Amino acid sequence: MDKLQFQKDLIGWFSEEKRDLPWRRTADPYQIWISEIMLQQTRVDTVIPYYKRFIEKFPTLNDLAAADEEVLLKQWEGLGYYSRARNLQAGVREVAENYGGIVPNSRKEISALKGVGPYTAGAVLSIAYGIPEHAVDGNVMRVLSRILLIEEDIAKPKTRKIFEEAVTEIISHEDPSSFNQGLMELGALICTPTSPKCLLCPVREHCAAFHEGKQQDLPIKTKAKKTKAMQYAMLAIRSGETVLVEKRPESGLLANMWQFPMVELTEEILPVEIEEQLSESFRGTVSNAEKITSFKHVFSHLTWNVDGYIANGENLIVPPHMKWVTAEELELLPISGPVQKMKTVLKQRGDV
DNA sequence: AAAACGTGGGG
DNA sequence: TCCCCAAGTTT
Repeated sequence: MDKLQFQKDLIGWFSEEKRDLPWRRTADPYQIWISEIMLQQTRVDTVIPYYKRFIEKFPTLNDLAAADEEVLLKQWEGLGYYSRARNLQAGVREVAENYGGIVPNSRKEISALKGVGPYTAGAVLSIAYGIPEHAVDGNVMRVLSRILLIEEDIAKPKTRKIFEEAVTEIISHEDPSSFNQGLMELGALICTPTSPKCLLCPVREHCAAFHEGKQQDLPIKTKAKKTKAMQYAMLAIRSGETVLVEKRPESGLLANMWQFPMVELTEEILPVEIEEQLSESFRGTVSNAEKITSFKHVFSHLTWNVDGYIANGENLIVPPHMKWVTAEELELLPISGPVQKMKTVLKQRGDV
């Protein structure tokens, strides 16, 4: 293909048609970094309000470095993949301590930061610093699989390398930022997963798949297997004006997020035995358990089927990862989707 | 290499 | 309802 003409057509289209997004109004490497982390596996429309609030709350790298993790997670609440937030803060703190607050501008250094993988490294380097580094995400693999007629399975980890080498070969050294963003913008607006808008495509003359009518057959991507289901009882245990909450472990699913105490429902633990089970584990009395809701929550790799209960707690000895909170204190704790569902029911009923 | 890791929108 | 997806990284 005509590399220079491709660059010109892509960048020309991008400069005319690019969306006006909040992170495109800044040149601050820190703020661009924030946007790239938030955009991982997450839609632009979802990210926009989070990004705006986040930048208001933590305008500079040092603001985020100094933030309390619980406050940070509260800002991230609802965005998902919460380890992104904690890794981001760890990375920001590394920059504050080891680089004088200046985001490093080499792939080797920036890739060593927590939460910064090959895509994010290239994105920040090219967009914030104008360095011609590849930034290969799902969009780029889809777009280039069509343009270059690459039939490798993009679901395979090793395939990404092929696309990184392709980008390295064709990237504009004059405007690497617009080139990389142009590929992604093209994937988002024109070269979409289903029914690509080839007649509106600024680079269709360069597209091998379009010439062969194969754009609908690319990219090749094997599909994931289905998720497994778990059953839980979620309990809002009340005492006076407070309710019992627990902090999840510092690793794994929903790490460090708060929730109402949960019990996995197995064959052995039937719902009727929950009061007894809890009373014993707390060495106190959990009574009057009443099921008030039932819902399903689907994660990326598993499903929770939750029965929500209210109950009374008396003389409970609670472990260190639990605490009693008022309604006001509850509002400050970062909680996940399923806990949010329970909390909404409780508020509707006037229980909290 | 494969699985873990959230959420909400759209076909 | 179900499935796929959306600017990936970590283990």
